[in-house]
Amino acid sequence: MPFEHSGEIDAARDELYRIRHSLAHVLAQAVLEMREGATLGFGPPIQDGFYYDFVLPEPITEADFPELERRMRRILKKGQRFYQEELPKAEALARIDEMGEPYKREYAQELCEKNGLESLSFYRNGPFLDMCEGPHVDTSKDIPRDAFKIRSVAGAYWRGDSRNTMMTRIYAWAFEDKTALDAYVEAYELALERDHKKLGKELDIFTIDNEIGRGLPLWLPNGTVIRDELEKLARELEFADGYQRVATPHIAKQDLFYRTGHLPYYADDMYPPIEVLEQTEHGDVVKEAYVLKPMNCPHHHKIFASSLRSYRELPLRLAEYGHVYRFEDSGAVGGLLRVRGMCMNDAHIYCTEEQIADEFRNVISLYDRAYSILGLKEYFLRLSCWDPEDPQGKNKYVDEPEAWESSQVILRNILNELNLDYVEAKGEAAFYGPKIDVQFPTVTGREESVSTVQLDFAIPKRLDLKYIGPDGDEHVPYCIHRAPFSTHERFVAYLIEHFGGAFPTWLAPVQVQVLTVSEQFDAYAQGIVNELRADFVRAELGSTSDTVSKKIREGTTRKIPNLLIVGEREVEAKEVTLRRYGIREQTTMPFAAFKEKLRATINTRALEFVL
RNA sequence: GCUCACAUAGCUCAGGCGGUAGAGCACUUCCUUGGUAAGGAAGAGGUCAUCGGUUCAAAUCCGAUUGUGAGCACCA
Repeated sequence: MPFEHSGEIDAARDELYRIRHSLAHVLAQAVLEMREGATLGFGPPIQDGFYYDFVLPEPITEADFPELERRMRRILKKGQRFYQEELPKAEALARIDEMGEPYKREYAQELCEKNGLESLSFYRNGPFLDMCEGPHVDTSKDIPRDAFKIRSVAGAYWRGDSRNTMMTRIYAWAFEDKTALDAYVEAYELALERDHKKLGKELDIFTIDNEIGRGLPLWLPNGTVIRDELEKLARELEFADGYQRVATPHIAKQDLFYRTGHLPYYADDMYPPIEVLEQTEHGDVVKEAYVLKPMNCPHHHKIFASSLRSYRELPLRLAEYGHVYRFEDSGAVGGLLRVRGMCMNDAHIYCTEEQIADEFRNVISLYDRAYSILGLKEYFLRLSCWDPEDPQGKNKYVDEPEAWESSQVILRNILNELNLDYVEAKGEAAFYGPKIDVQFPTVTGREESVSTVQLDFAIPKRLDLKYIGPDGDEHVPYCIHRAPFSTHERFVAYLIEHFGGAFPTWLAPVQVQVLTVSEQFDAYAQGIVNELRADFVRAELGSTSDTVSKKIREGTTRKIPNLLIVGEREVEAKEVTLRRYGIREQTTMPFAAFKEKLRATINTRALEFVL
């Protein structure tokens, strides 16, 4: 039966699927052995294995994994056959009652009522019985005993709803054989080395200080270089596309956000208001509330509204790397990926309905240019639509069904016309309109929305934005919200993981480090550094008192893209020896030639040094 | 916010079944002037997250708090 559960794979029911699914039953059997009275939730196969949810009388922790695995292996060894049985509705429900499985019962009931099923399928292997659609292996002997590994235990809400019981979810990896498992685990552990939190610390990119506050990263000099370079790139691309830059304050009166519709629904996501007393000209004292802005849109809208606009000014594209603050749940905050204070590559494009398609195409083209400069390929697009059937829909989405449908059609048509691959996701829209999100995987395989393009058909009207059309009448503009470079926080997190901390020269905090063979060449090296810095290259002199090996080790550990080694030979011929990150062969060339190639590498934002 | 785990030097970690701590790296100083991933020596650095409880005695045991991690929920 279709387990409608996040994490489920919709793969062909192949052999590996059966193995994983069957292992879930074996795991459940072992858990029931160890924790009498445990009840069952869902236990589906997932991308790299399977999980099973339980309500346990006594918690299971990591310390129990070895015993759990031992018991699972023992079960596999027994060669239990998997028997399927299809029972008519009434009998099936009676059996589930007998099993004493309240969660299975709830789901069974729902399957019968909502999906109109007349019978339910059960699988039995050994003493373990589960309501389950299958398919499974024939016998537990078909499952390799050394190709699974219990990975972690975590809490998970029954049916993914936080109003329900928190169950215990046990995750495990499972593959067709030990080689595949080992390879996967090794790759996984290798990927963890790229974790932006780990590299962010090692490479001095950012730090988080408890006295500043959770989710409020401090950007160190190295990280600030990366931000500045990204911002510079964004500025150039946006300038070329006709954007104008604006700058707005970090706070605004609370009332503004009531008008846009963000409040009261999003109060939980905002820092509470700052209340101040202000004196009016009559001497009265009036209370005024200000909030930290959770997005830049209202401020930009007010810039749009600051003068009478003609259709001739449209599309009007206002851009700002703007700081916003969101009071994210404590459990969601982590590293740079989810923060409470962030700087967003924001822009709002005000346009007529006829201009929407062109503007979207331009924005997507800008994404394309930006990502190809950075060499990003791992992302996919998601068309995020509203969910008309959401029971909370009235609170979640602007109540204009026709506008929703027509604007979704516009976005879908653009994606199709540009021949872009995308997935469609219900219930992921912004409250004011549909969006196209750019989804990236993190090192651990979790998916995050990095960038977004959104069509807003609601807020301009609420804020009474208007322009005078060719007909001389007032019209409400459409607004496109877009953030190709996301927030600095999330984007840099992603870039750290993408590059494994080894940034291309143009983006690297230190672009060139000059190392001397001995201190007697320090003056020559310093001269090189000075000359490069005069050309705005981020060059520095390596430590002067260590051995050459040590200096190279240090430069390499810091993942500096270009190390220049100078000794007697180089000084005499006015040369430098270039050692690029990750490449053992070196190139000796005249310093003037190096400088020229370096400039070209930086100016073209090349991913590799242009030799 | 929820479940579970964790919190020892700037970093990475060891140790501690109750008697106030240790390594490597980094740092400082000295020696070494070395051609491709750690030259050598010395020194400094911690009331073992915070608060409370038990105890003759707590860094170790218990509780709370705070923070961190994984997952879930959330994610304009």
